[in-house]
Amino acid sequence: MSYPLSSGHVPLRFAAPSMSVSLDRIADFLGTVPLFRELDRVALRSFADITREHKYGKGTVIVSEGDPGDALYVVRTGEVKVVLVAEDGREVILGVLGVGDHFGELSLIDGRPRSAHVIATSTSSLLVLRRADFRRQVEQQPQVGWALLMELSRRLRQADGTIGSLVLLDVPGRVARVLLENATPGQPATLIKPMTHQVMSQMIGASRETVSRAMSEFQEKGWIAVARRQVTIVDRVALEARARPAL
Amino acid sequence: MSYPLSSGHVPLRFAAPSMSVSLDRIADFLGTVPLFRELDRVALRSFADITREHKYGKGTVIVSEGDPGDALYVVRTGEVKVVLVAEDGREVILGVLGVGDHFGELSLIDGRPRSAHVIATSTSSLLVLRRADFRRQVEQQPQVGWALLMELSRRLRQADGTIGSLVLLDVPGRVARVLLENATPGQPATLIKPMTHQVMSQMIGASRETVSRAMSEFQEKGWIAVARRQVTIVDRVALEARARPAL
DNA sequence: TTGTCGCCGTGACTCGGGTCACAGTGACCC
DNA sequence: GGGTCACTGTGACCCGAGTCACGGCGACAA
Repeated sequence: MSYPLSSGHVPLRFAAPSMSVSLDRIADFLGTVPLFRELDRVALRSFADITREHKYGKGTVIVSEGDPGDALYVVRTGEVKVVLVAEDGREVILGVLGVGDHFGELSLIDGRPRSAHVIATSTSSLLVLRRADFRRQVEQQPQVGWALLMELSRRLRQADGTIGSLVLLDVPGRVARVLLENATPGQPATLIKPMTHQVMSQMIGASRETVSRAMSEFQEKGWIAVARRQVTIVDRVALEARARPAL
Repeated sequence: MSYPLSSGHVPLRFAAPSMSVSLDRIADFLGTVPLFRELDRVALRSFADITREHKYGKGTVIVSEGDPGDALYVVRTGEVKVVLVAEDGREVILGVLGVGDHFGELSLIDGRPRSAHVIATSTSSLLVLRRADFRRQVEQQPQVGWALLMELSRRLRQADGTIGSLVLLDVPGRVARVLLENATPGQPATLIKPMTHQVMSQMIGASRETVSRAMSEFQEKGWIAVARRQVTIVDRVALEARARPAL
């Protein structure tokens, strides 16, 4: 995840050096975000110009379902979760977003209220782009519109897959599915992003206990291994079969 | 849902009259589709130019999950369903599309395989726009890109809502939800698009029998009325309460 | 009329998985 | 060290809802 520090020449600069240096670093960062990947340095700078940075402590509610929404957020550091919250406190996790991910584009596009809560799961720093500024920039940079379409497509595919798994799979099947989705293949083993059973259960609409039992079962069968809370996939094929409807 | 028949002047026309007349009618039709609503007649004609019309008999598979996809489809007449199909034959209905709805944009945007099956539920006529042609046109007409973003946003909101209801609501709650979603307010009563219990059950991930029982319960409580297979909402407030998590 | 067909309603049985209640296990901090 | 806290593992119990099995009913064709 390395990228060239803006060595060489820098675009015209008028303001105080310290400010511009930080804007350069923001522009560098934006260049690593898929949404802005296609842009050249000048365009990245103009997007950096319209950002404000905000910090949120762990557990802070960043946006609430039903709020009028007029900003796009990019995670610069930390982690946030997108959740639906029922009145009795139960939570459904629609997604966990890390560095380089973004949220808030729906309200930005259609102007309707926020469709979910977003809550910081660790101390996080977010770049905020307000609607009017963002739209003006996007009109100059149609590639960003295209990148947005790609991103929404990806999410829609994922959401449809989740719906399918909720209806067609039993809980162990859904557990297998999240494991596979959060696996990063590598040597010597393919690891899984660490997360608590509680979080997994809220991602797949199950109880913590049932997830726990499924994980035990997978260990006994030798499909996964757990060492010091780090899960690794041992038998990917078996997991994939378990995650397929109607074995 | 009426719109002016192209009275008055018509844009330049070279081809055989019969062909152009039909293209004019297609352009008229496209003008009623939200995706193309912002376009002027000339632009509508240029989109009409790149369409091919296809007919599909009831039950025909129009696209299959996993296929490489490179076309956008607009429903001109009839009705189709978007479904996930498990190996054992169980089906999840992700959506039912009628006249003016469209599908296939995901593969068009990201070039990945189709994410679901689309099957004609009645004899249907579809307009097909192939990827290369469509992209070329969209580059001329950025409003269409924006309309696509609006449409994907709408669907994503809906998909997230479905996920929430699958996890947070019991079956009667989900039944109440589909009823409300398919209600068209009007005088003297707010009607619900007719659909079989079978179809409803596949939309909400439940069995036909459980849906049947929920409908009976709602009738007994006086929340809905059924006459000759036409369902009408009597007590909308009660239904809305039932469709909210954690009553 | 009588068959056939697709859809609806209901009872009986079963079971996946939610809930409750605890016990165990690290990790971290006084 | 010991206390606190967040997480995990497991047994017991129970309920929502899936499945199976019918019977009824309206529509439509022969």
